[in-house]
Amino acid sequence: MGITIRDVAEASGVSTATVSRALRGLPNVDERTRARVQRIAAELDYVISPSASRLASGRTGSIAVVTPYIARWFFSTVLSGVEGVLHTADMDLLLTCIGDHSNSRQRSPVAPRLRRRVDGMLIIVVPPADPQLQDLIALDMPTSMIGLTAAGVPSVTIDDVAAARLATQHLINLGHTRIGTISGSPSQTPFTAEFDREAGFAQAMSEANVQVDPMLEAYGHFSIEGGEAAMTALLTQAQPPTAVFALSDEMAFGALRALRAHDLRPGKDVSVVGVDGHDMAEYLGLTTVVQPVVELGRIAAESLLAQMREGAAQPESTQVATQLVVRESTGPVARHRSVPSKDAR
Amino acid sequence: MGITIRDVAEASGVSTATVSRALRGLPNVDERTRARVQRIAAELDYVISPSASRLASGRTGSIAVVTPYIARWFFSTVLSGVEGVLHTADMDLLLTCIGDHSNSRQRSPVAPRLRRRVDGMLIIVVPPADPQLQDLIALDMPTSMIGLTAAGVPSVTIDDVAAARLATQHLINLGHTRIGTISGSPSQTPFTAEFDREAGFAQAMSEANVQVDPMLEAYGHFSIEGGEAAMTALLTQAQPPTAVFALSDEMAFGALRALRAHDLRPGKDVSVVGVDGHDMAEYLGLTTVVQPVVELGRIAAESLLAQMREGAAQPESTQVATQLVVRESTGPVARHRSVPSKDAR
DNA sequence: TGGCGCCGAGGAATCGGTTCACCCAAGGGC
DNA sequence: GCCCTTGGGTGAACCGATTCCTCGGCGCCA
Repeated sequence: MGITIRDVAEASGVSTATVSRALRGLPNVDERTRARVQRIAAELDYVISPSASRLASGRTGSIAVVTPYIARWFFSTVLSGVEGVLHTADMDLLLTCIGDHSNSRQRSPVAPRLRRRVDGMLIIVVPPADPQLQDLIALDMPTSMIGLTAAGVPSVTIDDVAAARLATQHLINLGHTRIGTISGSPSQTPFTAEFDREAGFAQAMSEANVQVDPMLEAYGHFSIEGGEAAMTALLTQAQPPTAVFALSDEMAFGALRALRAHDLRPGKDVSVVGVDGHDMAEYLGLTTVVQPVVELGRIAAESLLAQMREGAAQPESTQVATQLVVRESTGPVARHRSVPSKDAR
Repeated sequence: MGITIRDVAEASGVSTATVSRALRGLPNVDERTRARVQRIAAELDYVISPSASRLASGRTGSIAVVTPYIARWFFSTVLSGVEGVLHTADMDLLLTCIGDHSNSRQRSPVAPRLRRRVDGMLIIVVPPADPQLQDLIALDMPTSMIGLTAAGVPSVTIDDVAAARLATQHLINLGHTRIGTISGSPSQTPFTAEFDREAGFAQAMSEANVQVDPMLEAYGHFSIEGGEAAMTALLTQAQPPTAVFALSDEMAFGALRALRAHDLRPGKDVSVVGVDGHDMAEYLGLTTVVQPVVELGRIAAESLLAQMREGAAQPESTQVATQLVVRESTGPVARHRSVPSKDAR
């Protein structure tokens, strides 16, 4: 039913080989011939059959994006950066969700689904301990990772250590000495980002000769509710912190909410700083270390395409810069210890 | 280099036709033969070539998702519902962003990119006036739409009129009579949802014999900043509203922020209700009409698959129920007119 | 003037499944 | 005992490009 390359060839009086070359801009075609073929193809409303083209050429013209979450802010924002690049490169974007630990058992594993189906893949912050990650890498196709690293695989990340130092130093500069942290989870399959951000915090503290109080470590599981619970726990300490470094903005949001619930003013009674540059951070007045998330996706996609073009290019990894954005949630350490001033409101 | 169906056929001593049928679960294969073929295919680590299969069968096994935005909450949430269904159905999900009005010119139009490439398509709230929408529908393939309707195309939506009535009646029940609205944009390519929500508001108002004051209509362009500006405009009226119906949660967020900036307490001095059930609504204490967004995507995907299975099935459209969730942002009309009480804080 | 290289182009062999038409043997109905 | 059906299975013709090899002709250089 569809118009094939043969129809175009007959209509323009050349062979299919020439049509193929003409339409794809390959050399060895007379420009007049090319123009004629293009015109006739357009007139016939000819659309190439991707399946046939893929079968014959061995290239699929598609890239898989593998991610544990789709709806979460960070992931969908990265994805939008990726999509932009792949769209202009005329590549198909195959979206596959690897599933987090809660639902991954019902889901069929993604690696087998990708074989022979895509030319390359982009992996967004899958936890390094996820067994599926090894299977993906074992596919041994052009790959680029975002927000995680693995030996021999090019990646684009932020310098999480530096980001955490930036946030911590900001608090220290404001005069805080009792600084708490809200990190992800005690030990359960941490992302590399989590590990690095904790390290950055520790570095900044020790460099400034500020004591790290193990009582001021809480865990928020990278969610708003978790952050809220963690902050609440910190506030019930005998010696509560005057400032808190949350390893993600979402946990920082929860912390802000806990403060409000205790009638404490962010940036006055207790300072809170996050990392991410979440959309809502500005809205909530959260001081945070902003990472260029769309850019992350864009760069990774570009790098993947370059890798595929140049064949076995050197696996180059990129680190992009972050930036501290100061808002109302941080301020100088309060004169009097953070005792809830019930009359303040 | 790869194992082909021929290798499997030889190794198991049957024809490729039998291998094909055996592996795909088709009838006319002895169960013992089938088991043997399956075992040998697994041993050889045989993976079917999608391109060849597609070329031969004419089916692509993939579905395109067309959306104007990827990173926005509503869209990514719908997408996650869609992905779940397609993943279990073993369908490839091709993500294509149609681009909003700002960047669509640089982007190549999506309809031609989809021809011969997918078996069906899911369209997420593209504005009905978008010229690309017509091209997509003209592709004339199995389609299911989410959050928008078109003649002859099955869709899944919420009853936007009912949702708006729910929100409005809630405000009226609380005793409010000066009720403002924050809608999208005066006239620029409105979504059907926008139109319907406005209609629902008008209906509820007239049924309750509450006067609609044209001075209390503001426009927030479906963004937080827009909502904030709109609310600010409403507050500067000679007779500001005591309650506001925002057509989306994001605009309601902006409204809440504007209230705080004016030292007004949401739910006390001015009530705000939204529509959507955004993730952050609970966090911000926003009363809203919740729509089951993940479910929307799930249902649309299921319906598309059913449509493709049963061939030319009746184009059935679904409407899913919404639910009012009351939180702190709405309350009974204040005794005294909403004069900012500067000493309140 | 002969030979060499290059350009434009065609022929045909793939690529790896799917599926249609056909075939054979065994079982069942009469 | 014969014919018909049915289940299991084969052979080969597709599906619609890509690409390698070949080939004629022309211009250029020696």
